[in-house]
Amino acid sequence: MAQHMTKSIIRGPYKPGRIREQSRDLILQAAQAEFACHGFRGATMQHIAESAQVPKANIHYYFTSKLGLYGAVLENTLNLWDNVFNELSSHDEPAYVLSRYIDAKIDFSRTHPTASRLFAKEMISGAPHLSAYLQQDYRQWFKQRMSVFESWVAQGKMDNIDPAHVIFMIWASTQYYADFEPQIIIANDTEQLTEQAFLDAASSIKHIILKGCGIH
Amino acid sequence: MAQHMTKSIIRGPYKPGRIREQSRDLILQAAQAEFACHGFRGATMQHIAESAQVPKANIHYYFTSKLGLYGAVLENTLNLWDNVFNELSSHDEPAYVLSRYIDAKIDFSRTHPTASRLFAKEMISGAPHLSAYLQQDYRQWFKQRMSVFESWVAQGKMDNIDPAHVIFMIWASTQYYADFEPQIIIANDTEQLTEQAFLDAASSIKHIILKGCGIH
DNA sequence: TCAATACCTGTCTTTTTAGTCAACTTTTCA
DNA sequence: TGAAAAGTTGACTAAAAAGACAGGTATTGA
Repeated sequence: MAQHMTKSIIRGPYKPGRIREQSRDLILQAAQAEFACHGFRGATMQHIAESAQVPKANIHYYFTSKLGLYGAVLENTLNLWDNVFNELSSHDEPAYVLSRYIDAKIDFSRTHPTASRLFAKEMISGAPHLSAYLQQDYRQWFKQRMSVFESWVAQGKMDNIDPAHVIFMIWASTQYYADFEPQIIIANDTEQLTEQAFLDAASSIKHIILKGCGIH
Repeated sequence: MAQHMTKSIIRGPYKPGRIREQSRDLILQAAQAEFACHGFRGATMQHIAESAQVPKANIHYYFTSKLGLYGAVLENTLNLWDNVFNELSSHDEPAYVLSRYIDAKIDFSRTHPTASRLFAKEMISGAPHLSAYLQQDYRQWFKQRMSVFESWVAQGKMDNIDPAHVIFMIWASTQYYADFEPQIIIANDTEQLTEQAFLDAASSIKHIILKGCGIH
């Protein structure tokens, strides 16, 4: 009784499934880090369990298998991705749209480096668990952006460059600061990347992309 | 000690160490592909053996352990890297130097995709086996290039941009075509990337980087 | 309070893995 | 040629891995 009251004060009344959500989230977090660092095959359930500070059997209570857990981690991360980038959809000025997009991408690299690394690892492995996503949402998103770029070219708002390469350059450049962190840290002669370092990176990338594409 | 291959440049009679070299190379090749695809932990000696079509015990005859094999693969790949990029050292015209460098990098992505992926995987994992290289050769190379860029800025040959970000952009953009191949293939609506696709990519990257940096 | 349900976990089994080893074949060179 | 060295490999071991499961505890609403 007393225990129940105490918990109510802190967390509000217990709802079935609330513990479920918390535990799942805790495990998903640890799993994301492990998968991002070691890939699907290299990750071990034991390490994930230790990292999340739960018994290994507890993971199997919430997730059917290692593959199931990996799928949940990917799905979780894809949703995160969508939530961050869906807003930047329509605007007429390429300078504004691309600037905001580059800023958002760099900020994502800073605040969600493991998410970025997880996808990078999956891609480098040939994306065996992302074919559905790549064939659906990604393909659609990509085609839409392509047509936006093409309209900018038609309106003389930017140079006549294959939009695909521009998009790849933006992705590559921004994700690099999350995926290749060790390389950047050593080049910068520092212990870790500061927020200012990310802002400087965004600034340089924006300068080169905008000017390089002839966008004013 | 390793001085016995002087006579047998052409097929000739058996010389001690020739079989060794061939077998080692065969295994290293298979190991590079496996490590690039699955990372150090995710790779298995059994898969490497099957891929190289030798018994697993044969690998352990030539390499002390999985870690030893991985080290040999990394070393092998680093040498390849150096051989390809050492030539592009000194020239006064940034347009020429950067153009040739971007071309070489893209060509490396096309001809040695697994080498690129191997390093990407290692970096994303935090580069635990590359600290020596990063602290030595890489650091030195990087500082030299930085000073070249700085002299270009001082001479008014390019915009005043932090050279580090320019180098990162070039690396990121060029390596992307090896590391993120699945994404690019789906965006391009093709089965595989042609040489022309790589040439187009190089062309776009050169346009954006040179113009974006104010290099004429 | 009291079932019913949700949640937790120590222990076990089976499979996979890196690495060993001794017996074997091939190549070399004196 | 023939003995020594180099190369090869099937069969083994020990450790680590994923996953199953039964017997627990905690939380719930009625």
